[in-house]
Amino acid sequence: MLLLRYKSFLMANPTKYTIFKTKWGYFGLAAGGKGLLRTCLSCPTCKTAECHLLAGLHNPRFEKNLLKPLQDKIIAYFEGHPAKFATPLALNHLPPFTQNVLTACRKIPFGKTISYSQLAAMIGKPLASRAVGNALAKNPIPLIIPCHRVIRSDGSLGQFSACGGTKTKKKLLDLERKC
DNA sequence: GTCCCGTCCTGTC
DNA sequence: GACAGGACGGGAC
Repeated sequence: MLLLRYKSFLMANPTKYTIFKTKWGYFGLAAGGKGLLRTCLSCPTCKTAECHLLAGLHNPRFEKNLLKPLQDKIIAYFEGHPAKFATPLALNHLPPFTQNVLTACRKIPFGKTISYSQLAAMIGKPLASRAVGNALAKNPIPLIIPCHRVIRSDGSLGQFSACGGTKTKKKLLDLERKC
């Protein structure tokens, strides 16, 4: 069902993408008609980033200067400069609960962390921490939606589904704390 | 520190 | 519609 919704969304919104180099490796951005669709975080090679980014996308077209201001912000971010990513996102293909979770997650300030239960409370479902974790696991736009700022209530990191796993999550948090 | 159960959403059949 | 699984929380031991 969800896959069908996602496929029809992609068919209706032909995508453009770009891969660029940052201090942490190659970063990929894919955008559809209504905004940013997907990101791929600090991959070791350009090819890996491309594979992760383009899986399942309909007829993607490479565009070197796609969302250039955002590219510059991301490069600066990995060099240790605080950044706020205000780019419009295309989340319509996701279930409403997931959209709520990801939208609330965007409000977490740079360098701050909150727990899964606090994020659950922000969307009015204080007991849905586990469901919040599920929603974050489906985050197609890591970094821009800062799901790395959501940790467990006992202070441990929890999981991270983007490229690099919990190591990347820890590195991102360390980077933001140093800024 | 570990176990267990409650909670709640999603995906699959 | 039912059921199982999951990036969790919190109490009991």
